[in-house]
Amino acid sequence: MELFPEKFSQKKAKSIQSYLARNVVKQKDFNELSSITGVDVSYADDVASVAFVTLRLLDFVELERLCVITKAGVSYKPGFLAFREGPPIIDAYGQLRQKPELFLFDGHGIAHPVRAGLATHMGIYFDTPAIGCAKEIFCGEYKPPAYLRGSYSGIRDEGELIGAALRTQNSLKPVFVSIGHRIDLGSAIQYTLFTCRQHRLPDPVRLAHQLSKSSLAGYLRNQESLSK
DNA sequence: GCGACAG
DNA sequence: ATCTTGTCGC
Repeated sequence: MELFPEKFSQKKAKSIQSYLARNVVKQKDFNELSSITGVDVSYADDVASVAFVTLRLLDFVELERLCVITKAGVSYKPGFLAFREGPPIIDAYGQLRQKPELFLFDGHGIAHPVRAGLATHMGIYFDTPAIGCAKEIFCGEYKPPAYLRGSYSGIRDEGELIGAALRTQNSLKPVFVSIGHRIDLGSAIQYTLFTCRQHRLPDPVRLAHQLSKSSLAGYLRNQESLSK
């Protein structure tokens, strides 16, 4: 099955997502890992800046950081984020020296209307364990978790448990964690909380975000200086 | 038709 | 996501 068609159409996208939802693995199928990789993408119109930051477990030593400037060929549509971010991420993935053991994506996994968000899409594409960690809820309802770091409450949609609102720092707005692929919700919550050392967002994702933004800014500065 | 809508 | 300064609260 072609997970990223050349030409985007809502019809094809929906059929791909139903396939993903039918094939996502909701159980952890690995033991100890030596690293975790955060992914983030920044944009300036059709220019996409994709960053990966891999941290060693359990000591957080940075093993690799990579940022690739490429082109985004698909515009964003709610519910179809992966069709915009996926192709640039795949381009950049090819330049990684070390292939990720566990991905942490800035977006939802199965906490998605048809249970096939970015983390699930990419996790299945790369056949690699993945966690979805979003800053905003996209669908479903949840009770605000207690204000203590580590508290969480389930996100339910149509009677189904699809993720958790996790308080990663005392009193701060929770993040929304869900299974991406090949992991269970409890483990996804544990990895997310473990990597949120001093901030609301997990270090791998936060660092990837900084890297993608700064690299894009540098790229744009260089572009305008060339046209002068 | 209306409003909502990950990043 | 992105356009954007100072400011309030933990």
